[in-house]
Amino acid sequence: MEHNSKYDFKAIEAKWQAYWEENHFYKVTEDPSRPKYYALEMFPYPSGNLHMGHVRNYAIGDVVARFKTMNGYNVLHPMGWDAFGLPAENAAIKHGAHPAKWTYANIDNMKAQLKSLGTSYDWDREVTTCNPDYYKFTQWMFLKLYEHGLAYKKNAAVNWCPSCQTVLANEQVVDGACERCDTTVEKKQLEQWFFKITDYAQRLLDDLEKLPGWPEKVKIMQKNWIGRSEGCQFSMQIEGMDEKLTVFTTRPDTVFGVTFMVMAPEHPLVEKLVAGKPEEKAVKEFVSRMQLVSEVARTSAEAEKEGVFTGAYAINPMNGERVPIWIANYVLMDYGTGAIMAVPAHDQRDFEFARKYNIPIRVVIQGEDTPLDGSQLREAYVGHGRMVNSGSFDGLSVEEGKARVIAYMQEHGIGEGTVNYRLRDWLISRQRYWGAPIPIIYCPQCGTVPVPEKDLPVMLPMEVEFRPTGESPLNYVEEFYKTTCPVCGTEARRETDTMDTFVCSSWYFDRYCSPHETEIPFTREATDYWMPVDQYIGGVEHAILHLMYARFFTKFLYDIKMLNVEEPFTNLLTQGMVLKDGSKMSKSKGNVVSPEEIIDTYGADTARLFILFASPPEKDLEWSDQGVEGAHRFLNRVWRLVMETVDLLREVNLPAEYKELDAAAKALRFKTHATIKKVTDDIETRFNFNTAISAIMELTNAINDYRSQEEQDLCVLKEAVQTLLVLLCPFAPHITEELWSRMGNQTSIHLQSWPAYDPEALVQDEIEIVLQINGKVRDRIMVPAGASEDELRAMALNNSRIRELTKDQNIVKIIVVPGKLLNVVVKP
RNA sequence: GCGGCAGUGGCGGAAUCGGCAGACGCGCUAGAUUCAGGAUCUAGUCUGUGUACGCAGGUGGGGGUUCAAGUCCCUUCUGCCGCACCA
Repeated sequence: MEHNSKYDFKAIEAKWQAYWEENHFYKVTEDPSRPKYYALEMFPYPSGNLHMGHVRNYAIGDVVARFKTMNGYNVLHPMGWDAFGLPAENAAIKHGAHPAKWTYANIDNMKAQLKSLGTSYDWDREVTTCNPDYYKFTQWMFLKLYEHGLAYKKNAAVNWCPSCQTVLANEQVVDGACERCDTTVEKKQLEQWFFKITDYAQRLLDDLEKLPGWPEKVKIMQKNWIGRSEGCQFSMQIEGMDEKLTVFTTRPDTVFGVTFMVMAPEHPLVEKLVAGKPEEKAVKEFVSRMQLVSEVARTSAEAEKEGVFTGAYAINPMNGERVPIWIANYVLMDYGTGAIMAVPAHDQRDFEFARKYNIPIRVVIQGEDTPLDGSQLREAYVGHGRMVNSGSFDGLSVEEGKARVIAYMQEHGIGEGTVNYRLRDWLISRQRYWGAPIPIIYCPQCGTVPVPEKDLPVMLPMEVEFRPTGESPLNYVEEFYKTTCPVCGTEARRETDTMDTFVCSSWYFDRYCSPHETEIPFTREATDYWMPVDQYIGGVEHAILHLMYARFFTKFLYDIKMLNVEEPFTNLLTQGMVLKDGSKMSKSKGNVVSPEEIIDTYGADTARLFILFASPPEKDLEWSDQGVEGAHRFLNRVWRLVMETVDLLREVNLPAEYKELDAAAKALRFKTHATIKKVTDDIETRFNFNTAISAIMELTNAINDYRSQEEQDLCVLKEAVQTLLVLLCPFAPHITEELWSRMGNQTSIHLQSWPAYDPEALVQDEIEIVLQINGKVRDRIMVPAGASEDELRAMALNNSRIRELTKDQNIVKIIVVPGKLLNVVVKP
């Protein structure tokens, strides 16, 4: 018995972490002779401390990385920091510490925590987005987008968070509130920078097809967010004016059913339309009232539809009819053209509005059954049918009608078929300090001038005052904004807005490939070798924002020949949340369990093992203190098992072949190799770490059972114990390393090859066959493994229980499932 | 409203291709060890019934297909997530 037989996880974990670090164990370089594998977990925002969600994310990633390494892959497994962002600045306002100081202190702390988890990162490739050597290239990305017409500035109604004092992207507005602080978002008219992600809408949609390794759920969310709809856009002459009203519709087949038009209150034509009319006052009142109502309240589906008549009329180009133009709350300015043709008979919203304001309802699509009557309708008819009251188009089906009306409009110059997307351009300006400055200079002579590449980075100044003014603090730093025009040398002013932090995280996975480049963001050589990411792991909350932006950047970089991949992430695993008492861990709920405490009390191996064992990775996980203790108990059992056998097995050499084993030894070998097969399959094809671990537990139990045998085959026992450690080492890297070395092994267990199962060991002499009558289990028999169907049949019919239970019955047929069961079908 | 996911013991979960429901772990019960507690070990643990071999029922509810259904089909209920007046 070893002298020190207690499982001292603290000493063991510290020892091996130091060993791995000193020996640069996880450093990786490009090696064309081996297949590469890029395992990536979403990098964290350095908020100060790791939480359980991080632990789960990084434990999953670490198992994948270690498993792939043992399987012979050259594995890139990097880590970094999404380090720009509002919390640092808010902390600065609150506590007076500079955002940089706050951020870097947090990084130090969290890095130590990540190391204490036993993660296998190549820290030489660490990336920190707030470092000038990184954001230099975030700015470079901006310049490239600008150069290709994909970064532009426009005055737009934008989402403004009054609490964060900055604008937000559409994707950052949740239920009309700021996703960060929950404050109701306001609309503000501002000059802002945008990235033209809409140019990529169709490709972002189409290429989802090329991602079989992504969860269906995420793809559907992206698809909905892109929101493609086909239809047509056409113009209507406004009566008595030299103006046209353009509308978008997906139902051109119902154009003969138009009985009114509706414009959004913000529509630029509204003022002109009503000028001098008796309705002017009422319209203006309505418009200003709508401005006061929050966007959510106004556009929620439950909101009562309301509007006013403008006094103006448009001419329906299809039939020359005069149609009144209304303004209503239910039409949105930022979708389509901000105006619609209203067909109350065949659109529920138009229907409700028409009922309320007594506008006629005209049926132009007739369903199969009873004829529809506009005045009798209870709701809009949106089903299939044939066109009626539509002149020469009568009789066409909805589908034919759409095509024919569009064709007609195109022939007569009225309009054309178009595709509309819900996706808007990505607003990237932020009126805050702690972000990458937008590399643009405004010159009174030359106008908007991009900063020349050689002048990058545009450095964030360190001396800044933080006050919540609603303007970028950079506005008050003269030495920052005062500059000269790079074209003509005139005194000029820098852009003082910074970039959305999602810009930084849209390309960091490329940077990991060659993180030390100073003149270019990354080399083609490195990205050609490493990209795409083979397995990306992170929370589902990034399903739209980050994952869509990263796809957009990758496609752009592909187009400008910086990358040779069009999609950044081949496989995506969206992990579930970590819950406690049924809800997400949060400070406000007071149900937070600190990873540091768990690691301190039980060790990192226990923490990792529990979190991977409690639930499959994509599902939510309920935290259980007792479950943690269970995981710890298991590791103690493994510890004792190895320590109690280590002396016995030290001098045992494993044979090349196993012959003449007794039944118990054969059974243990079977279990050993069946476990290899099961664990390999669970990790490789399903990421079901929970069942992989339970299989390892079963093997542990089987080894302990075997040890109670009087006669033990030490070779078989040693093989089983070694296999147990090797299979367990990706999950619990420290204890397995320690026990492996105590068994007398000179090299790290993490340098072992992943074991292959021996098919010979899985061959059984006898197997159990279940005997059923009418699908109910009646008996089990042991039969020779090679028994034929006829032999099985004979044995079954000869079985005493089967004979007994079928003696007064007619046997209708017998179903044999080889290797599993036999079912005797009987009738009385 | 639309879209997606899920519903299995006291709990977390397993059952991968239609073939033994409840693996593994937690909890609980009894016993061993112990002054005691803790730790550890052994046995048991879906429900009903029976001394027992067993028998019957059982995967949210109802119906169906099949020799055989947690798994497939129809229908319905509940919970969670996403989107939501997108013309």
